[in-house]
Amino acid sequence: MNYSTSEENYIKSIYHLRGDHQLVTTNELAAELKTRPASVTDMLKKLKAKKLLIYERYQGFKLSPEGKKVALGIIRRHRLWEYFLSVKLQFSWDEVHEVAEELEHVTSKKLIDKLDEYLGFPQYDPHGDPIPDQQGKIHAVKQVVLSEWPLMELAEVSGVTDQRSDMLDILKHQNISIGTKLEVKKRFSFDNSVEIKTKNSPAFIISEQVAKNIWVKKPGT
Amino acid sequence: MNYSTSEENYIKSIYHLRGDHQLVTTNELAAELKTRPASVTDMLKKLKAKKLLIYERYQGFKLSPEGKKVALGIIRRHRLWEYFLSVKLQFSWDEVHEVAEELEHVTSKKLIDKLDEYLGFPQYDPHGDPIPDQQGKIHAVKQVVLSEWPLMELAEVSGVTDQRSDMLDILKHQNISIGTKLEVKKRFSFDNSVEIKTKNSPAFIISEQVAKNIWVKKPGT
DNA sequence: AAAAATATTTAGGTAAATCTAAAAAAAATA
DNA sequence: TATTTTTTTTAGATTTACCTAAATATTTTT
Ligand SMILES: [Mn+2]
Ligand SMILES: [Mn+2]
Ligand SMILES: [Mn+2]
Ligand SMILES: [Mn+2]
Repeated sequence: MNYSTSEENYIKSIYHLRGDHQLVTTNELAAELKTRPASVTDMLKKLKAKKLLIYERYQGFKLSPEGKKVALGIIRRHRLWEYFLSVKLQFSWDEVHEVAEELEHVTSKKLIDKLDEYLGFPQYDPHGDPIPDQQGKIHAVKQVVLSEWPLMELAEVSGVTDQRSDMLDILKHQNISIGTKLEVKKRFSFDNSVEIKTKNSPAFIISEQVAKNIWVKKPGT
Repeated sequence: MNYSTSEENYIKSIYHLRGDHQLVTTNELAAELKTRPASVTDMLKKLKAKKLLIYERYQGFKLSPEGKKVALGIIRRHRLWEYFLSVKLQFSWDEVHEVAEELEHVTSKKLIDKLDEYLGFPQYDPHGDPIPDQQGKIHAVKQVVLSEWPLMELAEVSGVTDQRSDMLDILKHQNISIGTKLEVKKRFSFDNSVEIKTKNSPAFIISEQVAKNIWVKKPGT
């Protein structure tokens, strides 16, 4: 019922590599964890003995249902702390992960559920990744800022970070709102502005600042 | 510059036993840490090698100046987290310590200084123990709730937890304010009410609820 | 289907933090 | 002061999480 920091890091990495569907390989996990394949094999045996892993030697491995539950618990803690650091302590987007990597291993259930409540049950961490609930269920779907969405792939607008009126002004002017489907036609490296095309209007350009404030996701998800 | 959880727990316990003044004994520290004397001796050698400890075998030991600095850093983290748990997450008085025991080992300086700022630079943890500042300096002095102050020992009122007007009403009525010196004459086990005596007034009784809301300290400190 | 290349596991070791049992030093007592 | 008791240290194991080097299994290439 209680796992070491090291065990938790292995479980989390396995989940991040393949969820609980396909098989993961020893070398792959060793690379992910910056450790050696022999060390991975050692840990695989231990996690299998604890029934967190489905594993036969030389055959690859994946999380058991129990292992997946544990993984989602760790991810819940990680992402709640990232949200806390970002929203309450004003950490920037790229500083939160490292600290959350440590905080996630403090396992008090009460701590995490109270933190969740205190934060207002946030749906997404600062990188747009969904936060699992108490039961480990993920309701939302990963979202990405428009400035990082790949070219020529249909996206659906799912949120806006900065909701001050001058930001919403721009969106209104360009007829963008939650649910709008669009494609990024071109990204200009000079100023990182992007050319956007929606269904019923000619293509237009928005600045990087604006593109960074718009969350998008795969349509329909 | 970076110490393991185990090393940190040893350092903190040494500080709690004797500050950095008198010598601590091996058995004493083993009892405090619920470990064996042999394990303590092993760790003493390691901490001495790291110059955190002044120690000659069979002679007892105490923290070096560097060791004291490290101890105060850990205590700062511990007490700030206790304050956070109590004030922000609504943990009760007696639940905070156990969780803080884990959180204290997350050592990001930025995390702790931002947390301190976010909390409004609190002076005391939920048990009345003073919180060291960024430099490890302790400005305040330990305070205790009046309901736990020993009988017949002079106390000075240093604060009030619940500051709603009906509470302040009582204090005004009994002529108690910050700085008032008083003694607890008797504690009635039936309802934990306490008989109080101040300088220029006859003794009077206050309820446990009120006594729990009044912080006191050694006069003059 | 061999041979070669690659991936994985096993064998054997190390460092940290713990333990028990035995030895040695210090303190208390007779 | 000699003996006994208590405290502390040393010696030698154990567990966890790593490692390197060698062995073995699997996959790819010829
Ligand atoms: Mn992260
Ligand atoms: Mn981690
Ligand atoms: Mn505490
Ligand atoms: Mn601790």
